[in-house]
Parts: sequence; structure tokens; C-alpha cells
Amino acid sequence: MSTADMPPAPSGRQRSDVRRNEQKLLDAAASVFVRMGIDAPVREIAAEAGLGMGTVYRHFPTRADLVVAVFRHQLDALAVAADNPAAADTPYEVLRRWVHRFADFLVTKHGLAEALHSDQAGFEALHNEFVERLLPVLDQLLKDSASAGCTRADVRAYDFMLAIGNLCIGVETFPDYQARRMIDLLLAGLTRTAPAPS
Amino acid sequence: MSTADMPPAPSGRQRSDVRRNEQKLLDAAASVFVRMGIDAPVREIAAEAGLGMGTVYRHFPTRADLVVAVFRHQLDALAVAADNPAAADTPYEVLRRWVHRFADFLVTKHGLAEALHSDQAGFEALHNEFVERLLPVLDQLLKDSASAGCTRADVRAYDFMLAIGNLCIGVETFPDYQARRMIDLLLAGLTRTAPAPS
DNA sequence: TGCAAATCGGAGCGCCGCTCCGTATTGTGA
DNA sequence: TCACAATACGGAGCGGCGCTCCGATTTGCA
Repeated sequence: MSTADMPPAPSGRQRSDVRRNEQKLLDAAASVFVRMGIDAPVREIAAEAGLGMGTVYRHFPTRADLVVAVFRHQLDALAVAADNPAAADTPYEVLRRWVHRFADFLVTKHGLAEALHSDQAGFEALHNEFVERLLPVLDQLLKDSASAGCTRADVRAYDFMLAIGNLCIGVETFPDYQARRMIDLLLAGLTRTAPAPS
Repeated sequence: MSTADMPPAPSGRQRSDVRRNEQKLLDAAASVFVRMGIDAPVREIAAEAGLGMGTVYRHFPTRADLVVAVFRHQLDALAVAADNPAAADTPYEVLRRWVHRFADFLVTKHGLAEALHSDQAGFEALHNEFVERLLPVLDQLLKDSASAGCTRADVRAYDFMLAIGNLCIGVETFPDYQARRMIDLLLAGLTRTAPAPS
């Protein structure tokens, strides 16, 4: 599932061009993603890197793998962003801040939010990566906030994560859509008192 | 923008095969949409109707026009669904019910929610249709509820409509995702008392 | 330096949305 | 009833996409 499961090589050394080209591809992809969005043609990335199509697909079997690789360190940053409670904030405030940071991340990468929920073949890898890296963090934040009595406890982190991601969809397509307000609305719904469970 | 702006014909009568084929196309599209989702290939629809590609595109210049035409009467039904207050419900309850009905509509049409927010060329028509038909209704529901003191008044109907649509994305791709809960959460966030205006 | 193993490059396949124009159908006036 | 515009149809074809496949090239060890 991951890009490279065995650390360096099973026998003998790894060829030098492999590492070099992988880095070229990551740089090129990052650049192209900024310029043309996540859905940029693979050919474009190959061209930007000065490499062939075959090379791209040998390093990253599917587009989603490339996307995941490009954004992995940013995902890591998000995953640890909740570790420093930052002074004496209420757990709800910590949660709120993290959610907005998550939304920032999704919105600034053109089309990432859309891709996250795409049913295009291969993009489950992207979904899985988000679930693996971020779900535990968000789950903890939700539990902390609920334990402190700030928020209701009957909201599953998985639903909540997908919901935040979903709310970010369309910010580029429809300039009038204010995703932030809707995220705040969802956060408001999280606070205390469930109205009436049907 | 609409499929046919002039009612019958500007001069002379309209050929009979035109009406016949348009109906064939609508039926075929509805059937194919159910079977393969909104993103079904146009060729498939043409084949199902027993017609050629050219005929499809002459009747419906873009895929979105076809989608809009297929679902137009259901949109109408939604647009008037809020007209009968249904006994003595609180305005918030009326709003809640309508929102869920809207969500039902989106979810049962495979891929409609996704298409609504697609940046694919031509799909603004779909977006526009939703805005034209449903936004006034939702706006009224929100205003009524706010006037009655049930909900906050600082939420724009446009944002809210797109948010509901967004939350419905992924229900088919990720069976574990419970969009309904998140919609209820958003509705809960709507009830009175804004926490802290930043 | 030579050679086998590993990697690269890009032509090519299948699928898509959409166009274009020769062909078939329709309805009307004689 | 028939002939003839006017109109609509059909599907080959274009450009673009993701992804594969295999001959050409590079690499590093002996």
C-alpha cells in the first residue's frame, strides 16, 4: 500500500538515479499541483520533472500515491499540531483551532478536498492516509473536549473529519461560498446539549 | 441558458421526431443515471435511447443540461415542499424537515451531490438551477425560523445550501460515513446563541 | 572494462466529452 | 399524390486523459 515497504534494498544498494528521480518527481509534482491543481495531468508532472511517464508510475503506482507523498510532511505537521496544548486553552478551543488548521490545509491545496472524496479509482489511498494520520488526533481532541464537558460526545471522529473536508469543497469553484462560516456552524453544533435525538 | 426558451416554435410547427426523441433521451438518461450514476458516459445514454451522439448534444448542449432536465420536476417538488406548513410545527422543525428532504434527494441520485460542486466545465448550469429554484425557499425557511427566535440570523442561505450539499458527498463512496448525523450537527449549530463572534 | 540487472522513455491502448457533416426524415405547397 | 427544402439524425473522428508495456539506456559490481 505504501510507496516503498522495504527500507533501503533487499540485496545490494539502491541505484542512485532512483533516489534522484524520486526527488525530482516530488518537486515537480508540488510545483505543478500549485500551478494546475491536484488534478493536473500526469504527463505534465513528468514533463516538469524532465522524466518519462513510465518513471512516474514506477515510483508512484497511482496518482494518489504521488499526492500522498507530496503532502505527507504537511500531514505529519497536522498530526502533531495538537500535541502542544498552547497555554491554558479550553479543550474546545484547541479542537476549534486544529479544525481550522485542517481546513486551511485542504483549502490551500487546490482540489485536495475534492480529491479526498472522489470515487476515482485509486484515490482511496488518499482517504486512507488521512484516516491513518489524522483520525487518531481528531478523535483525541473530540474526546478531550467532551470529557471537559465542552462538547457532546455522540459525534464520531470519522464523520466529523469527512464533514470538515466536505465543507471545504467548492471554495475555489464558487467564490461566494464561505466554507469557514459553515465549519464554525458545525463546531457550534458540537457544543453541549444535543437538542432532540430523533 | 435553458434548454428551450421559445415555447413551441418561432415559425411553423416543431417536427414530431424532435419531441419524441427528447422524451426518449430523458427516459434513457433517468434509467442510466440510476444504473451508472450521474457521471455515466453520454454514449451510454445515447445507446440506451437508441439514438446517436449528435442527437443528444443537439437537445442538451451539455451534460449538465441533461441532468437538470431529468431532475427538474423533482426540484420543483422540493421548491414547493415548504409551502404547506404541515400543522403547527415550529419554524425550525419545518426547516429541519426540508433540509433532510433536500439531503434525501441528493443522496438518492448517485453522484448528484458531487456533480453539484464539480468544477467540470458546464456544470455551473446545475449549480445555477439549484440556486434559482431552491435558494429562495431555503432563504425563507431560514428567515422564518430566525424571526421566531429558533435559530440565529447570521447564516447565509447560500452558504447553508452548499454546505448541506457538500455534507452529502461521499455517502456512496464511504459507506461508513453518516452524512445525516453531520447534517443534524449543522442544524444544531444553527439553533440560537452564537458562541463568540470573532 | 565488461556485463547483467535495474531503470528509464514514450509510443500506444482504451475511454472519455464533444464536434462535424453527409445522410435520412419530415411536413408542406403544388 | 408527389417532390423538394428545411430540419434533424448518426456515428466517425478529434483531442485529451490515465495508465501499460517493452525496447533502449544507465548503473554499479566483479
